Amino acid sequence: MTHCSSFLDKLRQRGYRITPQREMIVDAIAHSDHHMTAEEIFSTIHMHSKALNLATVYRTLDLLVDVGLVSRADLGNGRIMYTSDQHGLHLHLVCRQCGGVVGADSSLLASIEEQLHASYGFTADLHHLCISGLCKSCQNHQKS
Amino acid sequence: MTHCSSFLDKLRQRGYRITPQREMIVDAIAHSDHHMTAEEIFSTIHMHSKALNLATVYRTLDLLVDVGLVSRADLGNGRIMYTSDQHGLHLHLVCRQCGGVVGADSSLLASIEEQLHASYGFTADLHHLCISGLCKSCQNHQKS
DNA sequence: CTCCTTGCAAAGCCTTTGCACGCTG
DNA sequence: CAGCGTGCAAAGGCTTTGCAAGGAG
Repeated sequence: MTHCSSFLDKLRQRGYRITPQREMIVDAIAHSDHHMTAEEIFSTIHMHSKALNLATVYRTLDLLVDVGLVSRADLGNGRIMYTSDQHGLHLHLVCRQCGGVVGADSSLLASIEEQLHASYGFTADLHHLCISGLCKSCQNHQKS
Repeated sequence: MTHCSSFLDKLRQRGYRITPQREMIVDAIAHSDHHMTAEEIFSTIHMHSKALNLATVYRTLDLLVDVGLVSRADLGNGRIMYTSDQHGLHLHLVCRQCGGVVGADSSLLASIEEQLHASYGFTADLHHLCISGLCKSCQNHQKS
């Protein structure tokens, strides 16, 4: 059920070489259902294999983004996260206080996408839209 | 017509001191109708006054954001931009290719804001939502 | 066998911070 | 006159890059 193999195939098709490092990185991303930072991907893999360098993670991630297999989402605060692009639209609610990230129903986005295209000719990349704000629990804490 | 004076009043009210540097920075932001990076604010001011340091711009910007006069928008790519918060909701379309920023009608956002609050108890901070994608002209160029 | 990839370490970039001096209120 | 705010320079965090060695095709 993993998209790993299709990921690797796509890389091969484009003429990229399949190395153990790339396999591990693709594996880590494809099997994760949530966003991960480069650092997280690195340490996840590093737990069971030392044959990997952070710089390689960054390079591979750039490559995967270029090829269109992975999308990069900047949550602000310099936190850059990556996810497999196979999940369709995602809406992420990022709490400006606790930093937490909540996934939200992305159906809201469909209409926006259309309207932006119609009105501005702008093709929005809504695979991983991030909206900042205050999450439920942080609001409650503030009421004190 | 400038909000400069009201900005400065608000700072005074909160017990902050009004220095020439703060005046210049407030002035620069209040008179600009678009987003600016700290660097841009700095160099704009630096053209006619050398009495300003980048670190001070950052500190003042932080202060203005805290007080709620200015909002910070992270466009991704590490580009952090600031604007006077007196303009209501803003929607910014950031082109991932040319880096251009187009302002868009923010009426689209109202419904989203409500729905997020209703469904997730999440109070979205939509003063400066940034959506990344491909702008009209970059799409045309790609068709080649 | 070629040359794409990797690891390592250093460099870069933007932002933040420590400290002593200066200026606001 | 007290203490906040500034400039300067150094530190910080994350990401990128140069280079030689190594592995994929």
